[in-house]
Amino acid sequence: MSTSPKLALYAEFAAVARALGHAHRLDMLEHLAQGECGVEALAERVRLSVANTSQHLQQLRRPGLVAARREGKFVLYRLADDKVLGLLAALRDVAERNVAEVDRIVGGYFTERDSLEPVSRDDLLERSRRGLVTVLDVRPEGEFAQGHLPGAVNIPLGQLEKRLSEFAPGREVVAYCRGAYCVLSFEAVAKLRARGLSARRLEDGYPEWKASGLPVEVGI
Amino acid sequence: MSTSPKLALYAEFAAVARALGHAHRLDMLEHLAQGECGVEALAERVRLSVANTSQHLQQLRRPGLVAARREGKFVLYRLADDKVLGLLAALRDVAERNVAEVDRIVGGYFTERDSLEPVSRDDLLERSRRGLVTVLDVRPEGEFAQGHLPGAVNIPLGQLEKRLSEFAPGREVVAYCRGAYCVLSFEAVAKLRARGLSARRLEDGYPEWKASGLPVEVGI
DNA sequence: TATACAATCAAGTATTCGCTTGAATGTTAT
DNA sequence: ATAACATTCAAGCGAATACTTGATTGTATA
Repeated sequence: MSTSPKLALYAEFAAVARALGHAHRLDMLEHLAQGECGVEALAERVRLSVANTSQHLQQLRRPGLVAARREGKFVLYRLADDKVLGLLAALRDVAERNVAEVDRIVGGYFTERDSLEPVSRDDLLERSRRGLVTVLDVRPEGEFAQGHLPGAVNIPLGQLEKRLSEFAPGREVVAYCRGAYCVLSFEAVAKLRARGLSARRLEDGYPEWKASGLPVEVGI
Repeated sequence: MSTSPKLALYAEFAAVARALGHAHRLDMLEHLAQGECGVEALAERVRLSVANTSQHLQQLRRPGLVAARREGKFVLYRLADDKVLGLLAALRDVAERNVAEVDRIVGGYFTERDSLEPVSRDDLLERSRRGLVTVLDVRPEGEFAQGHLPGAVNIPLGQLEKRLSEFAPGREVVAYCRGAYCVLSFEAVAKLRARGLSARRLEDGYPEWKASGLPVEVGI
């Protein structure tokens, strides 16, 4: 081996890191964390061309971040491992604390952070079991069907306005979506609050809930 | 904002990941995890030119992985945060499990993994407190002085051969160095075993020991 | 003030990356 | 078989990266 063994190993580690080094690929991982998904469907969700999506997927696949299986004429991709979620969480953790730019962006766009203080997973589980809150899943129907929080109601963000009557006036709503930086639940909470409802976000999304070993429901 | 807010955030996260996307930078982080260090000293340790090292350091600094302070005419760099160690651990975790190439390299070079089964931190702490093992730090003197395990003996790898007489024959030795993939402790254990001594490695290195809140000693 | 030294900057080159376009594989349905 | 469709491959172009070399900035000492 021409180069030192440690550097050869580190080159492999670096290849994993480089695969995470692009906003579109992080976006794709967020979507894949909801459940497996074909190339074309994923391309539509992340708004990239199919060929481009396919190439990004292969960059994620080579270092083992995602895995694929063939189902008929579709190739379904998924996260390779729950450890990948851990890696993404660690990345977010460092980036959140250290990157001044992130604060600026978060402060500017995801407004009213104080009044939107998120609900923790344990907190939600507790209050949901006692029937005190409505758990609202604002992801698209397909992602909901692949897995969701127990007892959650699925109202994709686009339908929320029309279906506001389904919410009991006094009852608190906790909304969640794909993850901590998925905009869906932010917007859902904003809409609900604008109508006078008491609404908050879950601290992060479905993938983290599932990865932490809490119960989930599939289907419906 | 022309691009979506989520993608803008993810672009920041990706910048952190990209900074980890080079073997030399991972190597530099491993060295900085031992304690703060000037540019020229670091350049010598990682065997890069000073200018190149400086440029890599700035790529680590921009996304907040390392921080710097001026001390006289030296600029001392350090890890920005203990969270950075967590991120590196998560990266290693994913790469170890998923990258076939790593297994091949590890299997080929870091031989006899079974017989070199590493010692856990808690295990070592327990047995070290009861005086049952010799704790051996094989890092260079300077790194040892910046912090080491309590009661550890510092014998840099290069001096190990000459100082074998210092080890009591029947007593087990636990060697550690910079981290899980630092070659120093592997080679130390191999040398000790070749002389008939009972020796094993600590599961990872000094930075992880310190980060997990266990006691450390400084100086000497 | 002048000199030495640590660190950074700037320019140049070879390589790699991100994306598009159009062709090639491979699988299912007719 | 042939057609339709999902996915991947291949070529090409502009942008970014890694490294070297030589000049520049900034701090401490003579």
